[in-house]
Amino acid sequence: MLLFLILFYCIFIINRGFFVVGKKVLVTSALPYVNNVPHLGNLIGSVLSADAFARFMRVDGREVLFVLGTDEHGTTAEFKAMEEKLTPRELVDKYFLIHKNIYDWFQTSYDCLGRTSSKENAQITQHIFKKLYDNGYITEHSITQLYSEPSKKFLSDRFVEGECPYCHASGARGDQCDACGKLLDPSELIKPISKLDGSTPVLKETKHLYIDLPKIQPDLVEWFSESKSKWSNIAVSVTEQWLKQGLKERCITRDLEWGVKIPLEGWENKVFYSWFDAPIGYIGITIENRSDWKDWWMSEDVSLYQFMGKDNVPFHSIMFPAFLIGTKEGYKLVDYLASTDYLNYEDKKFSKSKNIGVFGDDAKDTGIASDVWRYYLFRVRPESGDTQFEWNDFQSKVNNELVGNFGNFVNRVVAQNEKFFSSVAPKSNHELLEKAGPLVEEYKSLFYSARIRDALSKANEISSLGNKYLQEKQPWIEVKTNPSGAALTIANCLELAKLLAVIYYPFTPTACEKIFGILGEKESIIKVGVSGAFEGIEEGRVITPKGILFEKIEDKRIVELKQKFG
RNA sequence: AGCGGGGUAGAGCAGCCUGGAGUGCUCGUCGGGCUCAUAACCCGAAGGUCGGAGGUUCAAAUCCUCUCCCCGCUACCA
Repeated sequence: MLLFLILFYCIFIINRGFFVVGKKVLVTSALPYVNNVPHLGNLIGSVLSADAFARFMRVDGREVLFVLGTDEHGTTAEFKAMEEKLTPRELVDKYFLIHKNIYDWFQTSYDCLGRTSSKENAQITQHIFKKLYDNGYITEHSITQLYSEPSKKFLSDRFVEGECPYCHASGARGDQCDACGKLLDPSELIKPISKLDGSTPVLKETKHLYIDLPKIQPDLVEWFSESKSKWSNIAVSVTEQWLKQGLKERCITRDLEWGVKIPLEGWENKVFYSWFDAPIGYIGITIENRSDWKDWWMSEDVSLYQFMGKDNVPFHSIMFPAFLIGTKEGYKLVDYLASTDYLNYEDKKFSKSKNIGVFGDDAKDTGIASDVWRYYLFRVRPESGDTQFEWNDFQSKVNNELVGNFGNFVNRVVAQNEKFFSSVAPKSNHELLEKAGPLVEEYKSLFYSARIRDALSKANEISSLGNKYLQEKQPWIEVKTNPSGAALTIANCLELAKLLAVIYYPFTPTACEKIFGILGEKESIIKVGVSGAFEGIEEGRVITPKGILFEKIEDKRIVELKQKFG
C-alpha cells in the first residue's frame, strides 16, 4: 500500500507541472510601506500568504527562497520624517525595526529580509534604468509644477496645502481635499502654501523622465497572454483592464532628496519615483542577502510566485514586468500572481488615521498566540471577494475548528495512548493515512493554485476524519474487551496526528513543531515533508504528552477585546 | 461618472468560468449518541421560489439582456 501511495504521489507531481515549471520556487511578499504599522489586512494579503505558501513548498520538497522587505522611499517617508523631526534615514530605521518585530512575531519564515533603501537596491535600480535608457525606453518631458523659491525645490503635491477649489475648506492637500474628498491637482489650490517653508509656491517648468510603456506593450502583451492562465481572477481582470485602455508613458522621477539617485548628468536634484525602485527591491533585497541571486532572478529553473493585495496588481503585472522586459537581460518574470481582496474590520475598512481595526503590534499585546492569529487570518483570507474580521467569528472559528477539531483530536489520541498503552506507540496498519490520502492530494493542488484558505479548510476536513474515525472505533470501549483492536486504532490515529502536523505547518508552525516533539520525531517537519508523513510511525516509539496545543478564547476575553478595539 | 466585486436557509460562505434534480461547508436552532478528550467529539432534523424581470436551452444559481439594491477603487497617499 505504501508503494501505491508513493506511485500516486509521483503521478501527481507530473500532473501538477502545469502550475510549477521550475525546480526552485521564488516567493515574494509585497513590500509593505515602512512609515505605518501594518494592519491585519496588510498582513494576510501579502506577508502571511507568502509565508504559508513558502512553508508549504518547503514541506513538499521544493527549494524555496522567500523574499521580504520594506519599501522605504517616496514622498510620504520624506514628509513623515519632517513631521517627526527626523531625517528620512532615521525615520525608516525606526519603522524598519517595528516591521521586522511584527513579521518575526507572526513567524514569517523569510529567507531574505531587506530594504529598498539599501545600496544594493540603488545599484540594481540604476543598472536597470541604464539598460532601459540604452534600449530607448526612456523619454523626457517638461511639465509645470509648483516650486518654492526660498527652498529652491519643486514641491510634490503632498508638500502643498491650500483652500479647496470645490468646497473652499482650508487645509486641502495638493492631491486631495480631506473635507470633500475630491481629488485635486496642486495647481488648482486657492492660496497655496508650501509646507516646507510657508512660502507661496509659483508654477515653474521642469523636466521629468518617463518610461515608454506603449513601446514595451507588445512584448508585455505576448508574455501576459501566456502567463495569465495561472493567475488569480482578480489579477487577470485588473491587468486586462489596463491593457485594454492602452498603456501610457509613466513618469519615473520625482523632486525629492530621499530616493535612488538618477545616474545621468543634469539630474542631480531628482530621484526615482519610489514605485520604480520598490518592485526592483525584490531583486535588490535578494542581492543584499545572497551572492547566488542570479540563480534565482536570472534562471529558467525558477518559478516566481508573488503575493499582494489587489491594489498592488498593476505594479506587478504591468510596471515591474515592463521594466524587466525592457532591459532585455532575461530577468525572471512572475509566473503566478496571487492577489487578495480586502479584509475589512467588522464591516468597516481598516484605517490607521481613524484608528479602526487591529494592527500588527496590537495582535501581540492581546496575549493570544501567534499561531491562533495566523489560523484565523488564513481562515478568512479574502480569496474571492472582500471578507470581514469579526471578533465573534474569530472566537467561534478558533474554538470550534482549531481547538475543537484539530487541537482536540491530537490531544485525545495522545491522552488515550498514555492512559491505555503507557505512551508507547502500538503497531499500525496505515488505514487512516490511506483514507486521508486523496484529501491530501486535494490539499496540495489547492496550495499549488495559491488557494490558501481553501487548503486550510481541506486540512480541517482531514482532521475531522480523525475525529470521526475515533468515534466509530471507540477505542476507549474496545480496550476493555479487545486491547489489540484498540491499540491498532490509536496507532493509526497517532500517524494521522503526524500527517496533520505536516499539513498544518504552513498555518500554525509552533503547534506543529510541538506535535513532532510529542511524537518523538527525530527529523524536522520540512525534512519529513508531506511524502514522509505517509511513512507513519513505527511500533514501540515513545510518545511524550506535552499538554494542549491551543487555548480556547473565553467569552469574557472577547468582550474585553471588542471594547478595547472599538 | 467610469471601472471592478457582490446579492445563495437566521448569519457567513463555496458552487457559476466548463448549464444537468438546490448540492455542499462553518456557525446558530432542535433532537439523539458517546464519555478518551480543552463542556470536547459523532449522528440526524428543520430551514432557501439561488435580489427581480425577460431570453437562450430538453435542462439555468450557472450563459445572454434589462432592472433594483450593497460595497470598493479611480493610477504624484506607493
